[in-house]
Amino acid sequence: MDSSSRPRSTRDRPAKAPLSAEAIIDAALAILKSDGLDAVSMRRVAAALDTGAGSLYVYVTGREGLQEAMFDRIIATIELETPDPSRWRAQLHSLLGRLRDALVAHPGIAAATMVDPPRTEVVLGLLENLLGLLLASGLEPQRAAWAADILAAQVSYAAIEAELRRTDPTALAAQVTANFARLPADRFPLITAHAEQLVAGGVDERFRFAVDVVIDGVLATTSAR
Amino acid sequence: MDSSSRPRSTRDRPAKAPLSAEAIIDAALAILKSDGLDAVSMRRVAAALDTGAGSLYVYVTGREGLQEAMFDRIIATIELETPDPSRWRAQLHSLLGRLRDALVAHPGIAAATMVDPPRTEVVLGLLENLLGLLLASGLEPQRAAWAADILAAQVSYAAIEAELRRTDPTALAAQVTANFARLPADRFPLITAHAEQLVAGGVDERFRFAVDVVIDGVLATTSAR
DNA sequence: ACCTGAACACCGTTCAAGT
DNA sequence: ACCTGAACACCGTTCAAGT
Repeated sequence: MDSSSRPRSTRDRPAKAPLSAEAIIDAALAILKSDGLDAVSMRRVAAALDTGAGSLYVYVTGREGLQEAMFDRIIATIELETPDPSRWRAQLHSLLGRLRDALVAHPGIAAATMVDPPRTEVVLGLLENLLGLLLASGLEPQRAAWAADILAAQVSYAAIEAELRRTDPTALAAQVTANFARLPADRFPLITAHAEQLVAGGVDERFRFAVDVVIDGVLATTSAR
Repeated sequence: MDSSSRPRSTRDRPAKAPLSAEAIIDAALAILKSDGLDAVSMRRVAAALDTGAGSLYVYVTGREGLQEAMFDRIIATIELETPDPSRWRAQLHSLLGRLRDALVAHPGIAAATMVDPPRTEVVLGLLENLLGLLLASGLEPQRAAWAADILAAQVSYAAIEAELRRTDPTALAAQVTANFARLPADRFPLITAHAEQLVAGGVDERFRFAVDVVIDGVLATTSAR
């Protein structure tokens, strides 16, 4: 009855659900959002749920499985639009932008899981939508399929880059430009000459350009297939 | 004198250099090549050098610094060709292919360091060469600079993908195709219809296509700049 | 049936003590 | 001056013991 005498407990919170896969993933995502993936240890997730790390293994296969579950939940928040052949390009930019933003909001998850994502229904739903948009452009299936992969690489890379620059993007860019310009011009003539171009543009502008490059490239290329 | 009585020592090897940044990086690279980045712990590197983990901190700033040093050494092995305007495209494919292969030979290093590489002279030398090849195509500097970044994303992604598929690429591809084809066609009509295209092509063919797409795209795109 | 928490085999990093 | 290795504060995962 005397809850104040209970040691180091947080039981007086609004009646939390006891333990479940959902609750574990929720707790893990909260830590991921605020402190990044490295901070999401089994022990810390368990501590947030007032239990021991070992207890999590009933609901989750381990750290890796938990990360896949987190990734799935993040992807599940991304809204999908039915492909419209009259505006597939805008839809594509919008979809990939939402994906990138969702990844950036959860620092570390792109680097850890994006290249080899779990093939859950949610993740496959995203691929289905992406493929639909690419096919709406008139691309034949093989080029559309490969383009999906190329775009995934760009999203993943852009997300990780944006995470790095999240504290103060412009200050960091200015610093890099200065460093590039200060290099010996005889050994790095192109980098010193084009220091500004190398750093130019915000994350959004560069990402938009990259997506357009891939789209235009896959429409234009005369390579093998 | 009686070396056989010395406990758990490997001193009878051909007179190894005692301890230095070089020796530490060598030992770390050997472990990286055979067992991947996760196995490259300060303790294991130290053990390979017959010392304690603490001793490494005189020559190396820490685990992160060691990884950057390893990355630098890996990049240093990549041969650079002077850009030739008559065959810049072939040179570009060749350079990026060598980079990707060097990364794949050191599992985990691409994922860990490629997006935010150390700006050492060696790494900048690679960027200088890449930029030279792109400018040799006739691209204006801004597009060349951004293209370098887009290509870096493709190399990084391709390397990580190749690492995953390194054990038995064709068996894995067949399995993924089967999984895709077995999905409910009403919910995933495009994935099931194009399961083969999604998995088609070896790592090399897909990478070659991706690089051509980026080149052709950056030459063709009518985006912002 | 479910949860706990101790135990095992690891980490990176620091630093007093030795040679 | 340089190296050692103990210590600190962590890891992921397993599993006997409790309720």
